[in-house]
Amino acid sequence: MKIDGRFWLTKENQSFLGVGRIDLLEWIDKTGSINAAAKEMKMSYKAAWERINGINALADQPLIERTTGGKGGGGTKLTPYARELIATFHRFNELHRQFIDRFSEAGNDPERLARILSRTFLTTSARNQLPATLTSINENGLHSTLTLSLAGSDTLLSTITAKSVENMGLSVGCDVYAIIKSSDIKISTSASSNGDNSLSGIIEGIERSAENVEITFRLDGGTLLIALEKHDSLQNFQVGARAFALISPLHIIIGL
Amino acid sequence: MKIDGRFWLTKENQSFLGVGRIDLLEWIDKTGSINAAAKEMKMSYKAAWERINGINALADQPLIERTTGGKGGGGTKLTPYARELIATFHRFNELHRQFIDRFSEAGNDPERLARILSRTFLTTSARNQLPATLTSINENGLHSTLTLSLAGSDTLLSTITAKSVENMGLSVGCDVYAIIKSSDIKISTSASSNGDNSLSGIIEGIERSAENVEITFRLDGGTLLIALEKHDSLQNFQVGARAFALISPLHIIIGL
DNA sequence: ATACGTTATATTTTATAAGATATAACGTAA
DNA sequence: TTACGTTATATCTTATAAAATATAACGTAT
Repeated sequence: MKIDGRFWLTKENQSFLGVGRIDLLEWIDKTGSINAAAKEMKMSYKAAWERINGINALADQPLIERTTGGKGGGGTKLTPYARELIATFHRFNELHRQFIDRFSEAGNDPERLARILSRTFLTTSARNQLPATLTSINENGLHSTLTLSLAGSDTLLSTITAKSVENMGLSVGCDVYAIIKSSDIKISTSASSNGDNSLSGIIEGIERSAENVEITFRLDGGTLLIALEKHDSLQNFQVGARAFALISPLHIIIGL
Repeated sequence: MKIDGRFWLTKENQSFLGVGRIDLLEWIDKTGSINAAAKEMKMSYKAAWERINGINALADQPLIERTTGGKGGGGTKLTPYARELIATFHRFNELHRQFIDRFSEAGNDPERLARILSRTFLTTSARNQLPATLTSINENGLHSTLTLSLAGSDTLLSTITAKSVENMGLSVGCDVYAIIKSSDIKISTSASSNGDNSLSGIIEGIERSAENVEITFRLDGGTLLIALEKHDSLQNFQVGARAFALISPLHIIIGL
């Protein structure tokens, strides 16, 4: 006994984009014509045309551009908006599939079911959640040190327990998030000498309160960091100045 | 534009239990007959019978008991297995609905969508992810200090940025997770004096490697912590000894 | 001007699903 | 024995969806 599921987009209570129509749009993109796409999907031209027309009637922005006549008789092209829609649909689909799969695994166990939902949408208080790619793993006793590649050429070291690496099934090439509390990032004019990550960039903004200072910091690679420091630790920074963001590898959590 | 979705149980690649059939089973349970249930659902007896028969043919255990003749002509009853199946279906359905709804929140806003996607199925490398209830919020400039109530009577202070409190929509009474890296937990024989959280408990396990020690620590309230320390910082602990877990409020991330 | 291969549309045919109707078997109670 | 209201099943009708077919409009290349 397995679980299967589907989802679709609706507009004014009418379904207008499901997996079938997305398939059709993709074939149109590949072949350049409704006719050819219909043949690929082994449906009649009329059926394909009716689906496409239905989508177009409901969409608030045009999804396709149709031309008749001309060399080759004309054709149909997707708009950028349609391609965007297809991409997000696929991402939804992937997540939905994972969600359904987890149901199947959990079976009837109420505790596992509760855990599924609680971990399905985890929002953290960490202000920095940076997309990164895992480029190397060095195991060292109970610890493992990961090398992360951020946007641009910025790299980051993170030290987490070897068991976490195992639990999460991390391997080189994984897309992960580097999760860092803003209070664990120090801004300094000089690079680190004790093995902490030192990322060079430019101070983009400073916000002061009675005791603390919040600094918006743009890495050379383009990634944006938010650091929160105690007032007295501030070395008279100003907006636009070059500096380093210092982060201990021990304070970088990996999200998958 | 909204998102809608459904799921169903399959067996041998045939759908055999969806929301419609579950409805039908429930009506049979209420009325005691297929005939009456069909009338309630405004379908023909034949249609109802075919659905019921299809379910019964695929199920590995009988879902219904049918009797013909007798006072009132007979009737149909659900087996306990069927009632169990209905209950789990409803639990799944509730979770599935929540999943779909979360995405619907994003609507057409690509940025919100990206945020939701990035926090869907986020698993972290943090070994400690403790369920807690938020009992107070004290704002202090750019920072806010949260009081968290763990299982038993253990409490925990966490300092995060006020903007995070706002972003996450945190309020007193929220169920949250306290996310703590194992390397941010120190085990000590004496309580803290500098404002760190001091949680008393018992050492349940010690695992040593060349440089580090992993300590499994059970709080008096029952919560289990995992701490990873450098070898030399160990104060000759042994399993079963009472001790304190020291955690800086700055190193506790809140998960929602 | 003609050919081409599309889009666009209408009409007819076919296939499938749904509904309506009829009826047998059943076993208890009156 | 008869009446009852159900399950169980077959047959026919209707409604709906899908497929097949036919044809017009279109605009460029030859």
